[in-house]
Amino acid sequence: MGKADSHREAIRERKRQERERRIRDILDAAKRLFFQKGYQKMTMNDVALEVRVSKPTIYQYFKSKDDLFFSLLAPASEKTEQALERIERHLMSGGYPTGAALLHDTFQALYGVYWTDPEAFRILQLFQHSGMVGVLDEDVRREFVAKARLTFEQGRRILSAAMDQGLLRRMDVHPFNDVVWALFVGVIQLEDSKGGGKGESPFLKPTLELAERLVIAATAADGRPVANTPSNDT
Amino acid sequence: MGKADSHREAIRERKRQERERRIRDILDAAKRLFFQKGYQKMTMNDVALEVRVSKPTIYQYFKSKDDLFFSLLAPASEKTEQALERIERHLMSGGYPTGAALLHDTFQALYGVYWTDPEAFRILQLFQHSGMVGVLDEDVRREFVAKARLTFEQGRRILSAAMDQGLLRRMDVHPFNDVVWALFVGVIQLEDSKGGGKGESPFLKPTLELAERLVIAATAADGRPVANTPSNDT
DNA sequence: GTATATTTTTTACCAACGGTAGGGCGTCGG
DNA sequence: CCGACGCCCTACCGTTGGTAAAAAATATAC
Repeated sequence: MGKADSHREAIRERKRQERERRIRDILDAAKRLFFQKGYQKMTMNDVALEVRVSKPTIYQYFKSKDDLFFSLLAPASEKTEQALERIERHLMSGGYPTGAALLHDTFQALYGVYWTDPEAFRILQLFQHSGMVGVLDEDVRREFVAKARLTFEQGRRILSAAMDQGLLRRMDVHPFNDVVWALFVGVIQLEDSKGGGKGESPFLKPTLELAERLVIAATAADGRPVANTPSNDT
Repeated sequence: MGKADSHREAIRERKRQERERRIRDILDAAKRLFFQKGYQKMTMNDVALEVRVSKPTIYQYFKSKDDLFFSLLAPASEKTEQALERIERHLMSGGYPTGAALLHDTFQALYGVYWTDPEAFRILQLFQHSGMVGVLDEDVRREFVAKARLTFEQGRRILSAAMDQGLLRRMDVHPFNDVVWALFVGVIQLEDSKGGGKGESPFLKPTLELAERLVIAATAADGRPVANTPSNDT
C-alpha cells in the first residue's frame, strides 16, 4: 500500500517536473523571441512554433500574452530583491564605512542584474513605461505595481538606515530613492535605445559611472553635502 | 489669362488649407484618443470615427499608424529645440553668471515642455524606449533617431560652451549630457507610471527638484566640484 | 452647359493577430 | 479491460492595420 502510494506520488512528481520543464521551455523561447523581434512582433504562434507545440497549449500555462510576458520578469525581479537584501543586511551590520561605498554597491548590484539578464531588464522598463501600461490586462498591471512597490520600499529602507548611520545627508528619502532609480533606469534605457536594441552602446559604462559619481558627490555625507549644511565630522 | 491663373491658384490654396485643416483634425483626435486609451487600444477606426471620416482617408494623409503616432511628436520636439536654442543663445552672450543658473534653466525648459504637452512627452518616451522601437517601421524609426541626435548634439554644444566659460567642471560632455537627459526623462517616466497615467504623482516636483539640485551640486564649477578638487571661493 | 479628367472618399475586402471551443488522444486508476 | 481525467490539437472567432477598386465629388475644357 505504501508502495502504491509512493508510485502514485512518483508519477505526480514526474508530471510536475514535465510541467515545469514545459513552462521553462516556453519562457526560454519567449525570451529569445522577444529579444529578437520585440514585444509586438513576437506572436504567440512564433513561440508555439519554437517550442514545437500548438498555440492553445501555451494558453494552458499562461492566461494571456501579457501574462507570459510578465512571467519573464520573475528571475530578474528576484535577483534585484536578493541583491538589495544583501546590501541591507551588510548595511545593518555596520559593514559600510562610507555612503560612497553603499551607493557604489547599490549601483553595482543594479548593474549586475542588468548585466546577467539585459532582456529581463528591458521588459522591466517596458512595464514601467506609462504609455505601455495601458496595453496590459488590469490584473497583470496590478501584480507588477505591487512588486515594484515592494522594491521601492526596500530602497527607501536602505537609504533611511544609511542616513541614521550618518552615511548619507539627511533628506526626504522618497524623492531620493526615486532619483537613484530613475537615473539608473534612464541611463540604461537611453544607451539601450541608442544601440538600436542590438549592440551595447559604448557609452553605457562611462555614463553609468558618471551617474554614480554624481549621486555620490551630491549626497554622501562623507563627501561634499548637497547644500550648505556642513557635515559635523572633522 | 492672369485672372484664370489666379483663380486656379486660389483654388489650390483653398485645397491646401483644407488639407492642413484635415490633418490637424486627425492629429487632434489621435492625441485625444491616445491619451484616453493608450497606443494599442487606440485603433485607426476610432480615429476615423472621431474625425467622422473613413479609415482609408486617414491613410491618405499618414502612411501608417506609426507615422500618425510619430507626427504627434512634432510640436513638442520643436518646442524643445527652441527652448534649448534660447538657452544656447543666452549662454553664448555670456548671460549665465553660474553653472547652477544654466542647469536650472535647462531643467526648467525641459519641464516646461512637459508641462505644456505631457502627452507628447509621453509619446517621446515611448519612442525612446528600446522595446517599443522594435515596433516601428524602419523609416519612422530612422526619422526619430535623426531628430533625437540633433537634440543631443545641441545639448552637448551647450555643455561644452559652459565648460569653456568655466561654468561647469571639465568632463567628458557625452556621458554628462546623457546623464542629464536620462535623469530628467527617467524621473518623469517613473512618477508618471506611479500616477497610473492619469493624475500626476505628488512626488514629481520634489523629485525633479532634487534631481536638479543633485546635478548642480555635483557638476557646477561655481558650486562643489565632483571630485576632491577644492573650490577656491571662501 | 455638358462632357471629360482628376482628385478624394468610400465600400468591401485581405491577411494576421490574440484568444477560445470542442473534440481526439494517451495515460492513470481500478 | 474499462472508464475518467488531463493534456493537446484542429478549426474557428472577432478585431486589427492596411489596401484595391469602385464611386463620388470636384475641377477643367470645349
